[in-house]
Amino acid sequence: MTYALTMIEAEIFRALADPTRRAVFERLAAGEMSVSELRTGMTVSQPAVSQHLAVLRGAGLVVERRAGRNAFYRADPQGLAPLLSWIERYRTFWPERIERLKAVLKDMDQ
Amino acid sequence: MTYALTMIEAEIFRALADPTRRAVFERLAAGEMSVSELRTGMTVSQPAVSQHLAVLRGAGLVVERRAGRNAFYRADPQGLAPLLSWIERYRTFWPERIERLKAVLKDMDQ
DNA sequence: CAAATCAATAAGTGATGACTTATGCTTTGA
DNA sequence: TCAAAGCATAAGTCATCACTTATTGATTTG
Repeated sequence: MTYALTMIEAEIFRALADPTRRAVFERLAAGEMSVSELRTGMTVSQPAVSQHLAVLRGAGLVVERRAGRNAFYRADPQGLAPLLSWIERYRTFWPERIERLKAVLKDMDQ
Repeated sequence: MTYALTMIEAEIFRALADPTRRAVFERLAAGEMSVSELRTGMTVSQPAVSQHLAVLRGAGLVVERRAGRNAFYRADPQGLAPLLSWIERYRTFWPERIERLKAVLKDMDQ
């Protein structure tokens, strides 16, 4: 269970480690796009794009929608949740003044 | 300037992509440790540890303190700030959690 | 039906990265 | 002062990864 979470984390970190893949994710965050649309404006080949999409999909960062011979992809920002959780683990080590601010903000939200 | 930030982002993502390096960071988040202390409980060689530390240091994720022949390292959680900023770009898809963190980040930037 | 389009997969290649052992440099302590 | 400890760097090796071209499968269109 903890292991499974760690594995997802690992896939996310690995997926986002590549600059080209981050660029793909960022473009797909702006809106759904077909693979060929995504390819325009990129210097890499179509198979390279497909390969990047497969990695992002495996990490849960993008979702696919098929329509005829087209494949539309969009970013799934909720896929970033495990990454956020990972970062939040270290909030406890952040300076105390930030912790205090956090509490204040949390209070304000309610 | 935006470019510089992007480069730091890239280094952080790359640094955290490796599971061993994440483990090192996590251990150093628990408290300062010398390189040899860090090495105990790890399967890799001492040079490997030093190399990982150099990468983490380059990404701004750990800081070094030298004392005699010892080198003590500790995690710098503020080094994660650019990573949070990156995630924060997708906040429109994350109604509430990120909004709080955004304020925290703003404070950390000072 | 045939040709073209869209996308994934196959297979191979070069670059990058994580490791190793060997070595050097600095500091400590007997 | 000399040996050992602590750590970094050098250099080389092997695995992984991002890319390429070639091909295939599936769908649309002429």
